[in-house]
Amino acid sequence: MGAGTESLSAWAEHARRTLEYRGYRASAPRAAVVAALAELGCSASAREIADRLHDRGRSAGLASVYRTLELLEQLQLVRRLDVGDGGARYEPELPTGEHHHHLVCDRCGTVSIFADDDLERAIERLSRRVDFDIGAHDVTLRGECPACSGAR
Amino acid sequence: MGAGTESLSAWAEHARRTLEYRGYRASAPRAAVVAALAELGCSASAREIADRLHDRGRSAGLASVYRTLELLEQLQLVRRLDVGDGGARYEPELPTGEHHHHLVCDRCGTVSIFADDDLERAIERLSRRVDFDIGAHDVTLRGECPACSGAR
DNA sequence: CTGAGTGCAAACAGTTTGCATTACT
DNA sequence: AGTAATGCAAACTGTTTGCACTCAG
Repeated sequence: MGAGTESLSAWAEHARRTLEYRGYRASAPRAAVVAALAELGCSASAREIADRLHDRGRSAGLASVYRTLELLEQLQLVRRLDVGDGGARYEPELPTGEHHHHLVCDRCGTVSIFADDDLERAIERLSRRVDFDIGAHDVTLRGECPACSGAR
Repeated sequence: MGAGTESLSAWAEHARRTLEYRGYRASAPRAAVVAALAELGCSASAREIADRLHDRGRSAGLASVYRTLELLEQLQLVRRLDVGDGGARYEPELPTGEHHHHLVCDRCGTVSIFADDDLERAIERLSRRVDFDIGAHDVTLRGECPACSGAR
């Protein structure tokens, strides 16, 4: 149940506005990274973003991609996640707070997503109980995707 | 709530036996890495393990540490986890299946642990519902640890 | 016009790999 | 003796940083 295309373009708009409001300049590379994130949707790596930009002729240096991602993360506009392949992935953080978690196939590395209210409630209850000021959570389930477990 | 020292030395014994049973040679570096993991307990990085070995005079090359960790992971004797600092951490995987999850302080990077049956149940229910053959799961909660939120 | 932001290339950190050597079994 | 496993150093990957240049405000 991924966020639809509409929420992603709304996110892009929200991101642009936030950057402007916070006084950051509207540079071409920055805009391009935001656009690429919205297009790629869930979970893109820095390289994937840079490649996508290159394909579109809106090329930006890898360093600027990283710098933009870092900035967006500070502004809570993207969420960084680590699926265990050595390399971070980034995804738009919707202003609604709506989010999902990840299923990673240990065999082929595919990342898919899921959302579960029951789980969210358990985490929320837990967050209140724990002596720690929880701001976010990640849940990763690992195993074999249907394709891989079928293929053996 | 961590696994006690007894379960860790039981784990070390279990690991040694499993390696032998599977036909792997009982080399000094391997034994040293297993011992270091049991001593360090929850969540050690490759470098921490190598340093600890060096301190104890049971020095092993970094490459061997990595090779041993990879082997132990394949044999499901350790679990690799990624807390988002660029660098994997490893922890003994107890044969009882008993496990915990992690709280990461976004400010100081400290990793602490927690366990919660309610959460485990939610994940188990979810695992059955999803079209994916789940073998493991990780939950990471992020926020500010008591020390850091006190210090502001 | 001025400095925030860029691009490139060099620097880095963590991890992996090739190969000659060592040491379990 | 035979070969699994080691140690070292070089190779690689993903990410960060220094610096001169550019362009948005």
